[in-house]
Amino acid sequence: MYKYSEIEKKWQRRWEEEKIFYADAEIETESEIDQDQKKKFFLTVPYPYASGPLHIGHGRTYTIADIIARFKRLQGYNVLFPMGFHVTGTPILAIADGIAKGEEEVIERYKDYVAIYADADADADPDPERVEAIVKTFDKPEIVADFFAEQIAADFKMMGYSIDWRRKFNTTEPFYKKFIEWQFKKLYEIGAIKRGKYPITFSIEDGCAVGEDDIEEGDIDKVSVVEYTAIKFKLSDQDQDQDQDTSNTYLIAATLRPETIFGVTNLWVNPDARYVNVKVGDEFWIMSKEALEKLSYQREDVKILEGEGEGTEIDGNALLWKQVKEPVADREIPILPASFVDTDVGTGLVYSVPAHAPYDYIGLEDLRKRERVGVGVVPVPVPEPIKIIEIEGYEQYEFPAREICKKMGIKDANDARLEEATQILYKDEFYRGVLNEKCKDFKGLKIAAIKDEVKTWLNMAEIFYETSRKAVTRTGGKVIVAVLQDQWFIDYRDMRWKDSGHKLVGDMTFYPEKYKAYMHEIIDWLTLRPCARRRGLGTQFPFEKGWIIESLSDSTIYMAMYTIAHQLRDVPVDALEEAFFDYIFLGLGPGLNNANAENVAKELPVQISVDILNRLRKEFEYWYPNDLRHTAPPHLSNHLVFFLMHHAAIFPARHWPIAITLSELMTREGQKISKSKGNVIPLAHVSKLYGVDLYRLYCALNADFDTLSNWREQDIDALRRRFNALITIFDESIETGTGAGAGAGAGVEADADALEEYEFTHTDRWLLSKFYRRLQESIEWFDGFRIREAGINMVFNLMNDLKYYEKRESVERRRRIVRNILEDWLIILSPIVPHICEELWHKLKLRDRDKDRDMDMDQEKEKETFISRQALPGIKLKFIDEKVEREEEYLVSLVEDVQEILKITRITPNKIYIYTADAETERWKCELFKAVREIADKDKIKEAMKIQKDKSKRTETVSFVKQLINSKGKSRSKLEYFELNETEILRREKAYLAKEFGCEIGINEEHDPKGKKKFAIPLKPAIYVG
RNA sequence: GCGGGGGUAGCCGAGCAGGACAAAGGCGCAGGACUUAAGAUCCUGUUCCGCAGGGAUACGAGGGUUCGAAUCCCUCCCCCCGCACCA
Repeated sequence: MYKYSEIEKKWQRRWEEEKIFYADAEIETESEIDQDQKKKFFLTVPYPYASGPLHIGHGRTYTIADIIARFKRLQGYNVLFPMGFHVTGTPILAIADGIAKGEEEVIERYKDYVAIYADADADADPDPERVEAIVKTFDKPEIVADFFAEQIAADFKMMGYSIDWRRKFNTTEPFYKKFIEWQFKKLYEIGAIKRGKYPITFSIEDGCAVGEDDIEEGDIDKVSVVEYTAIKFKLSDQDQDQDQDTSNTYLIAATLRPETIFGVTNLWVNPDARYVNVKVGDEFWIMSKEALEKLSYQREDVKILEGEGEGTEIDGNALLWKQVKEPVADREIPILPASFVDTDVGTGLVYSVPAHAPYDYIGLEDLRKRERVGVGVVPVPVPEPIKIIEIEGYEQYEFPAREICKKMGIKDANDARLEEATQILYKDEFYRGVLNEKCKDFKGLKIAAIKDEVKTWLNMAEIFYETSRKAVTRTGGKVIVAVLQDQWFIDYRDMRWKDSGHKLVGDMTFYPEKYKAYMHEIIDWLTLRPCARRRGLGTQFPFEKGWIIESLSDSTIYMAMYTIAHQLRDVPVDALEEAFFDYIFLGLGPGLNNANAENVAKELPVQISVDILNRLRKEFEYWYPNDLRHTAPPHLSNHLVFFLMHHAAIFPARHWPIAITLSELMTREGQKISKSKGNVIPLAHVSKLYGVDLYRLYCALNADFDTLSNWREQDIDALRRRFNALITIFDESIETGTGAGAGAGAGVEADADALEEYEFTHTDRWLLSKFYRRLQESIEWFDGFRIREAGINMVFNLMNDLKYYEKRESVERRRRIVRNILEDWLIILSPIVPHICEELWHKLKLRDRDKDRDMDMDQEKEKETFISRQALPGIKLKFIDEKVEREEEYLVSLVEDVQEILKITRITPNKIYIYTADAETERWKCELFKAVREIADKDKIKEAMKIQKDKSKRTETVSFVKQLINSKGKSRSKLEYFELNETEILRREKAYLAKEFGCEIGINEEHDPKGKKKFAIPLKPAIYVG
């Protein structure tokens, strides 16, 4: 067998030496009439983030892209498949920081990562000292990024990807930053860049925004921002502090259900907690200490009152029994104690709606109990619930909250099911409840419909942000919601922008198609997107110092950079001003009507040649637009929509992207592939563990694009066996008994020369027909990105055809017939398994050369022909022969029928008699069959009787037609009739049938002891086993 | 909650512009060949019934449309994914 890793390395080296995948714009020939100019195909995949090694799951995306790139090359396109590296953002910075600070966890993780590469080439264990030395250098983010970018590039080469590496760049290189600045200026010009307030999850300890990755368990249980409505309850006059001029002191209660304000009966305060009085604007607000801390990150006008005289801290007890005014009708309501009030949720003050909130209802019941039993004194009357929502299914008790508590048997505030009851009731009320006459203008309306309106209507209300759950950072710092006062956004709300986004999407191809509709929805849903951060690697935000452009916003139109990146390195960075990119990418000059390179060159601060400008402009014009972007569905609602929208905003329609394909992620043995699961197989190990071609084949065949691919070891093994069998088939047709190589081909005497046309038997023609039909189908599928179907067709199905062929003919003849199709077969498989195909291709060419040693001298050159440079095989249409295939199917179905009879009757046959419908006595059936096949089932019998002139055959005719009708598509004959000379076929195949069943075969003989003959129908002969 | 995608044999998974579907391919399992043996490989079988190529049940549950439904429509149950500032 082949040593795959040697083959891989050999051809990767040769491809590189021969610059096979360098894609150059064909612009020199522009002025000439060049018939040979190829169509271009510009394919991109999102560049990997260079913070660590890639694994087999990532590899699926890139592998599929490479298969497409190689296929397009076979189709004759000038294919550009470039790659860069993503470096901007916070993760790499965090890694470097962690390593600089000596965080064990990070260091260990990176030692493991580095070891993967230190290990990749050698079998020996990686040298731990070397690994450690490398990780030590990782305290600088650039080093981390450079290291992994380099390693990933090496991985990609190892995977045989046909990338033009000259164009590689990373997102922190100076020329890239210049490009990003330009992009933002373009967005600014159209008014897409805005600034304003924005709530965000935030760590007090770290003093910065935190995302999913920074929060403890953030990936499992997401933390989101929740908007509470903070309602102000004015302390009633007699309770106002007389010592200070604070006639405007309010207790602030935050709620998620502002519409329930109409049913408020009291406030709840936790008597054991500490509250504070704080000046907000011109008012004094009372809330919990925790709430104050949060609020101070949300508003700028919060002033903490200092000095004891002002009594900033208030004991919860001190608030008890006082009266406040609710904001709707100025009713006075009491402040009551409740232990369930958590001061770290909301404002630590809760307004009570006992008719509709189970907690509140139970809270009041508790107080009532205390009053009755005389435990503690309740100095104010316990209020009665006020019902404000009518809701079906809650008529048994007066108040819905009471009803659900009764039904669930909840009796006191310690019952854990209170939370559940709250959820159920809330859901029911939200969707089905109707507000009643107590709700003024909102009477008769559903809550779901007016919730937001209530907030506005309650102009007394403020907004208070809270996290959706209590959360801490991975280092234990408290996570709250902060409101950034001056956040920069990209504002996608402009309807004209969205319209062009929709138009762009409408004209694009999506595969799988379902994502197109989804993309339209995403565009509708887009609003504001923060586009700058305070920290991280990246490009300085051009409109304000101290901000870095957020890393998804800097990766939206960068495909344009690939078209010129390799040449841009010769241009001084200082020249890359706005005018420069305006000209290259948009063809714009510094003023109106002077869009030519001379004028642009004059504008630039550094002298660069007009030729270069012209050349770059042409390069870009040649390659753009991006013909295909291939990635995974998780990118749809972020990167891809920005990619599309930014193209819509910046480029003219002729440069908008053409197509997007998406392939799902990969799991391993049904599990998500992740570091924490410990089931990661690095891409760097694929060659060693499986072989690159096998991996690629698996990526191609295992799942459709829209299906999660599951990396299962047992499936890999199965595929490996098939793959090896396939290679053996190839080999046996190349090896000629010299013993070279290995496999079953060794030592075989027969020369596997292609069959000449004059030698073709029916079976040969059948196989060729099958092959070229499959080839035709597969090319079509391939072209529609249905790689899996194409692959299965050209591997599994063809192998089955050959197996059958071998049974009908012989192993020796199979070797020869494969030689007839071998080149075409290798070519169509080469996008998927390029290394082995390249190897066999050269072997084949070498053999041919040896055989025709004295042919012309170009044979030496011929040897250098790469399969990677071939064109798609022409379909030899003349070999596609429906009649030949139908004959074979006819035979197969006959054999199956006989086998079934033998199986059931368990007869060992002496002789098998076959009676066809085209035999003399039954021929009328064929005529009748043809006559009635177009007629509706229910009219068939009537029609048949009209045709049947021979009265003696009436019964037989009826049963024959019934048979046709009942066969329900099982026998092909019902759907279509294909005229075959059955007798002739059977005479020809008599020997084969005799061999197959080990007995004599009689065809349309007189002998018919059981009267079977009359059961023959066209294409389904009658059978008698004697 | 909103939006999207699913539920097919012991398992993974095709099929889903209605008709060659008892259901591709693979895994597993059973039997056989080869082998001293194991492994690998290769054949055969893998819903039930049937001594003549046939029949009966099946594609989450229930209903409907149709000559005919895994495929179309409705209801219900269950599962998965996204909901952003994060690469």
